[in-house]
Amino acid sequence: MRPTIYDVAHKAGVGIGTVSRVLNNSGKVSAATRKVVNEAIVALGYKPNSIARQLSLKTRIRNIGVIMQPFVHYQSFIEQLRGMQKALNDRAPDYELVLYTVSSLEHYRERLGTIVQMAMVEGLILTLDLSEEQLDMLGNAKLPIVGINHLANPSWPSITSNDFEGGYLATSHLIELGHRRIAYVGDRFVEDYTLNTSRQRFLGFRQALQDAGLPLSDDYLQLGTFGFDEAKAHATRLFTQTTPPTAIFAMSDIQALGCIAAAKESGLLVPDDVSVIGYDDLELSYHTGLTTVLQHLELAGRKAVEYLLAVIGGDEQKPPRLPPLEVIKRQSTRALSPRQ
Amino acid sequence: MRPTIYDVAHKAGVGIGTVSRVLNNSGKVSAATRKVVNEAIVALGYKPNSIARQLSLKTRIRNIGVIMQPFVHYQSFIEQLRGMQKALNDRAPDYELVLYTVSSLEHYRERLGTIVQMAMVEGLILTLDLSEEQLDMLGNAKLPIVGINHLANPSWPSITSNDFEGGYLATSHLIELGHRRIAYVGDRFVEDYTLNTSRQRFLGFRQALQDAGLPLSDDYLQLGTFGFDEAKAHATRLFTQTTPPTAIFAMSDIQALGCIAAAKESGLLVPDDVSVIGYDDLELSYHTGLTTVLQHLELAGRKAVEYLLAVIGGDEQKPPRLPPLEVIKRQSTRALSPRQ
DNA sequence: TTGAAAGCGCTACCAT
DNA sequence: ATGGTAGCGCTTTCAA
Repeated sequence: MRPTIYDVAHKAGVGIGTVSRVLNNSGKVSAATRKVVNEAIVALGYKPNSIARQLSLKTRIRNIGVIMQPFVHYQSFIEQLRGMQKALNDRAPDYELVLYTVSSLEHYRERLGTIVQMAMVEGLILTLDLSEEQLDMLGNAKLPIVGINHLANPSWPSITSNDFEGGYLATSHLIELGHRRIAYVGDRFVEDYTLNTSRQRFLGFRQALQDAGLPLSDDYLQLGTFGFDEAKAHATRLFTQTTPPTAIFAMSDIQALGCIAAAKESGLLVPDDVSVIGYDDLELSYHTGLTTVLQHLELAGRKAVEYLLAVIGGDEQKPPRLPPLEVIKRQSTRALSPRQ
Repeated sequence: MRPTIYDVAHKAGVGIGTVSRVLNNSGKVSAATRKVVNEAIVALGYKPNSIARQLSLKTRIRNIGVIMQPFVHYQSFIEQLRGMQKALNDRAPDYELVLYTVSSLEHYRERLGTIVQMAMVEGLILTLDLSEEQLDMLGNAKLPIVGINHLANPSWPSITSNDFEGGYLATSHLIELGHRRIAYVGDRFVEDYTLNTSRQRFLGFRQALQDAGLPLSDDYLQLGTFGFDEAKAHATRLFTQTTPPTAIFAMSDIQALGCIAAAKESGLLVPDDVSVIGYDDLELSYHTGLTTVLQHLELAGRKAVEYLLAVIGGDEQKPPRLPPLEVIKRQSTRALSPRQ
């Protein structure tokens, strides 16, 4: 059992009021008693219980929670997080941002349960999918939530981005440049707590090809796990085919950079020999001149917070919409040349 | 005043125990009373007070706080944060990571005060400098802390990196490649809560030049505010000099990328016409083939958490040391060629 | 099934 | 200057 203020008071032979006073440097305490109390504190290894203190002081800490995958590989989450922070700083600096990261679906379930039950936060931002059951639980708890980039359940307020449209846009850009042999590099489609974005972007890709009357070759479809290195390997595989693609749509900027690195290693010039378009418009894409689809990641984070604050404040409203997606044309794509 | 459980009980004409039971779905409650209570809850807009609940349940939330600059521009903090998260997930998944960002020195002081007074966290990781006064306060509160990358006060446990040495190493790398006209692009030296890293790296740079008997031209010293664009402008200025440098040491990877972008725009090839070395070894530096100084950012975050957990656990120990800095040679530097 | 009451650890006020 | 005590809002016995 952790020592309480009573233990300290008893050991020091004083009242708890006095202990409280030395702890908070409030009121008058004689040097002698202060010394005795401090010694008792040290001897017992006493640490004040912040919960009790807060209850007594009636100072609620105002937390907003964010549950996300460990952002080991997901630079895009960082951009969202940045937006959340900025919004919180601007709009409600008395709120704190608590970061919960989950490593598995099971972990997610369990975590969400405790967070809600303990009422650890006043609102929650989720970047992962939820089951019906979980949504019910949140509904019961009346905990304001907002999802980011989810299409899953329409009854769940969410800042969404249309990945299908994004995929369509990116692909159309390549088609407009005259490309006919276009490959797709992305995440394997999985049915778990991860994002469903890859499939949607791929579907947009497929639709664009179809609308342009272009074939979709299986050889041009490279699906794997997320990451620079994996994408690089995929692209290398593409480039060694007898009829390599002249353009690649990578489902994320990181993967696009992997493709570009692969091109370089294969002796191919970007965009002269091969065009590459990414998706996200990370800060680093600006730095590297990558053509990509701007999906307003930071803004999504910002709007998520703003919406959540509104709901917490009792203002029931519809979640805000994001501006339309757009292709940011930089130096990694260009018109198909005769030599291609 | 927020409604309490008493208000709900009164309005519903029941006891507070019953209200608690319907809130937690515990014990037996008849459907009828449950309904009445729920209606009262809705009518009053009642939300349970999590603090009181936690006190009653004796469930301490275990928080570790991180105070950092808003990481708008500082990709390097992300890498540290990533390390912290991983370590926490591995070592103490019951702890949560709370992110405090501060926008000014004053904001920092104030924030630190509340965090400590409210005992909102069990330990604190700081990436900013502290005054003597603040250190005293923390000492009084017996709040375990650990700094990252600080040289300021030796009595304060800290995971440090030797920026002077790093600057020396980076510069030596360029000198070894045969470069003689070497420029420095970095942050202006400021006396505030920001990191003192730029000055240290610069001093290492200067020492390396001196040891090699090389002159340090004022024209080759470009100091500004942090950022890609600013660095790009600086580098452009360097390239338009009558005797431009053949190599640049940028104090961060982001700034190095800015220099490379400037070179490209000036029609210069990297590394053929100009070598650029950065500092940090961000993930994106791997992606872009940037030669840089590896300073183990993620590991620093990891070690900070591990150390903090040890101290919280009552294990008084010295803060761990980081492995030595090293130059990661990639594709942005090469030996001085005759045409240069 | 329900109400009353004790207690969680602390702060702050009121006596002394 | 100090001790005693009344809350803070909730959960959880214990009776009824």
